[in-house]
Amino acid sequence: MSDKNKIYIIDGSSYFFRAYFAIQHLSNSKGFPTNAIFGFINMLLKVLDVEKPHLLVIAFDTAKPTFRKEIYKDYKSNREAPPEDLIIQIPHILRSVDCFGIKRLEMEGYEADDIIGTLAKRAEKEGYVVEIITGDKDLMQLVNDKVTVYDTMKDKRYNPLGVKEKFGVEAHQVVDFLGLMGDASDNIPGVTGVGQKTAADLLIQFGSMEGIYENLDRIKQDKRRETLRTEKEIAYLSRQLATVKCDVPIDFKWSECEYQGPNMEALKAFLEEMDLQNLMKRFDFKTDNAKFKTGKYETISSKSQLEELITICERAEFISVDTETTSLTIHSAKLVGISISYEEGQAAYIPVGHFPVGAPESLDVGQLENDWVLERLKPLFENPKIKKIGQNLKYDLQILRRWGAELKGILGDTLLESYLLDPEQPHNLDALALRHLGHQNISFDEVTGKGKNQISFAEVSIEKATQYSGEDADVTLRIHHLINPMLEEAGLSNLYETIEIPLLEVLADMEYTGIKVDKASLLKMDEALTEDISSVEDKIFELAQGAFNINSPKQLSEVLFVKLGLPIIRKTKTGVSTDEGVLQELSSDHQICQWILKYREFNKLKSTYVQGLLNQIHPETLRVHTSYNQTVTATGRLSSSHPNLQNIPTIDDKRYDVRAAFIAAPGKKLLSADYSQVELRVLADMSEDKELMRAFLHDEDVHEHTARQIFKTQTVSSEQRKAAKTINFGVVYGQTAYGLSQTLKISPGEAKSFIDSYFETYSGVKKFLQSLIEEAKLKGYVTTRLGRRRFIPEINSQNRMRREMAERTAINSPIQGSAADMIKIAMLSTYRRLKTENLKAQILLQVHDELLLEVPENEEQAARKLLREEMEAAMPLKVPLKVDMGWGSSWRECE
DNA sequence: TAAATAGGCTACGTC
DNA sequence: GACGTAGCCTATTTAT
Repeated sequence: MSDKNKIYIIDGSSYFFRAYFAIQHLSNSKGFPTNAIFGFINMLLKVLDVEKPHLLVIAFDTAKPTFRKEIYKDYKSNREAPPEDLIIQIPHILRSVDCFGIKRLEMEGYEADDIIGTLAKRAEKEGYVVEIITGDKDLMQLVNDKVTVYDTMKDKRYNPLGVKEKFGVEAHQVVDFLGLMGDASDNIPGVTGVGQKTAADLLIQFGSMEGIYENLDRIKQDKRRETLRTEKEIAYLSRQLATVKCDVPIDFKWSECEYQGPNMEALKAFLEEMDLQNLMKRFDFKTDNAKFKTGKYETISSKSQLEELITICERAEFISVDTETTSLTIHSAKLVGISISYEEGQAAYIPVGHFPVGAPESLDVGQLENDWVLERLKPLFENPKIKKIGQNLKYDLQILRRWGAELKGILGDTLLESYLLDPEQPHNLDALALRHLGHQNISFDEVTGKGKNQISFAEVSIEKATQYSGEDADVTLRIHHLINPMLEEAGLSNLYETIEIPLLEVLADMEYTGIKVDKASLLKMDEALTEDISSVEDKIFELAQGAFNINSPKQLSEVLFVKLGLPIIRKTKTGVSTDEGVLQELSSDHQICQWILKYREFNKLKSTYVQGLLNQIHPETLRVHTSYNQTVTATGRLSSSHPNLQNIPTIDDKRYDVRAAFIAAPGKKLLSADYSQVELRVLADMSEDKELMRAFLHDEDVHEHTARQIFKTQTVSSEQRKAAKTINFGVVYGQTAYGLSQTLKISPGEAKSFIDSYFETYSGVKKFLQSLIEEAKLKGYVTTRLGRRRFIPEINSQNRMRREMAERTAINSPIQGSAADMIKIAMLSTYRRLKTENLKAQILLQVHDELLLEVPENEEQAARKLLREEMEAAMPLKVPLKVDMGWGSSWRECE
């Protein structure tokens, strides 16, 4: 038990709000949201474990309006009502407080802040010390010698000095400060043009609001002085609103808030009811685990230290590795340092590339020589028996490869672990530390600064870098210990160990190799496009009788709908829609529409693809190195960025065929292979629909088959086939009748009858899709063929739009995700066979259902055979898998 | 007060 | 249905 004279007062409302927004998409097996409850209890546990309070009380707002609303009708009127899924958690949050046996206070007509203020003042008078636990800056006004504020989320404490440091004013000036600057979130107006900086300056100079108004004439800036004068009433009103009331009539004795510990039975029942597995477990270990013990991080600056570190690593069960560099672009990054953790709370940082600020030619003292470190660490990194974990090892692997060491023996990656547990949560290390350890990591910005004063990591001092990097390695190790076992429980271990982890190395290779791009032909396209765009532009300005920025939807709609008086088809959130569909509808009214569409097409091509691609050609490798993100999609697909090579346009205009610019290196050719209608085949497999299976088993044209069935005809017109194709796709996407009517340009009624007739034909599909929705409702999530999960929290939403969206998601995710599982397996087996068969062919790109390989010309036959075999055998389905292949000097020639 | 940065929005490319 | 990027626009922060 800590200080008996210290009273802890928690600002409950502030915390559940923050918990709600900090943690997303957490819901239990019944689909009931638990994110705010979980976050709130985590905060409570942190306070209980770290502070061990003797006297503890927690205050909440009530839903009723307070006296502030009476003084100022607009108070908090800009606030949206709390989200529905937060509101339903509040009663449970209050219940959790009771289970913990913590005294709870709330009072109609007052905010939690006022209760806290009243208690704090009373406690102070009676000789207690007070710690207010809140994330709300308003309560800083209560800080003095006896009263401090503690923000557990940021892990910061504020005494009078801390307040001054944060705001630039003394604690007793905080109300004047808040009054002057106002508060956007509470709709407290404040004085116009006065922000944090100005408010602080004024108060430093004049002491208080009264001081300012007694000395108005001494303010030199005319504008500021006059606003202050005219807005005097507003200033005082704002201060009144921001002032915490310290005389709430509350009947309460300190003895009531002696903390005795939780009512274990009630708490256990509560956690069970809420299905908070994580907390149940944590609670059992609370004395060991819940508290984050600050780690000890050591800088390796001598040879003997490094030798000792290596010996420790060789004996460790596994080690956590993290590299620090100067860039996120692999081929431009220089290694700055490596941190290794071999045990929770311990880490070593080996600096090799630190230099003084602004002096990249020299090196900081206290660093071992780079080549020697490499020579010593290389055997460690390359020994597959010494197991490694990390956070996003795909990156470190490439960095170390460029440095001269191959990372072998990859055992785990917390990024991938977190992704599999719940793909839609944030997975960056800082978020994981907060979520799983309740610990706020040192942020990168804190170390390097931000904006234009940001320095390179190489310029960070070795001491700071040791703390930062050591923490990252340590925290990664701790998170791995905590969440790796959860994979097993969720039945995700197999997917994790046999697919995602080994795939990381394949992706690293693909990124590292990159693809050759024909710079000269892109430059030619750029020139031609510039000319084309300019002539289209002329035409548009002529028709519009004046120049404007065609790229501005705002200016464009002004021209279209005001100047030219065209009818408004659709509105967007902020204005009038001018998208492709709208312009097409309007094209019969005015010929400018065609030109604008042409302009958009050319401009997109030029800025996003031609120039975008040119900008990404690496000056040294002369190739384009995309990043494959393994943890961003909700379904299990990969995504590609910097640049995105998964949305390169397919040919329409030969002059502007960007795919023709993707070429093979001399002596090599490109080999492409894509699955034919994977998603429909996956659907056939999962639904076991007889009709759909038959189409594939007989190797029929599935779109034609569908057309024959739903239009009840033997001969299918090209329009009918096209419509059937759209419907086939629509089904996979869970598309609505409305959506289908839009893409097919038919009435919603017709679309509805198409869909009905589709499901009549494929009744097994209908049944299957319905079962997916049921599964989501029952379990709160849906799964792919390999057990990859996606939570569907809104499947039971009261809001129809959200619920229907959730239903479409529940349909699409297992289909899209299973196809993603499949191609990942194909990538792995292809990669392995290329290695074992000693072929030089390399996988370069993956575009969801397509793989693109760069193959020495003499390996063509071997590569074709191997690739087809591995792709077709990746996942045995109840229907055959079909792969189409292409071979050529450019990506286009492969089509 | 101007310049830089951040975030939202629209539009559009792919599978 | 699943993504990423470019460009515009507005709000906010920071530098001067």
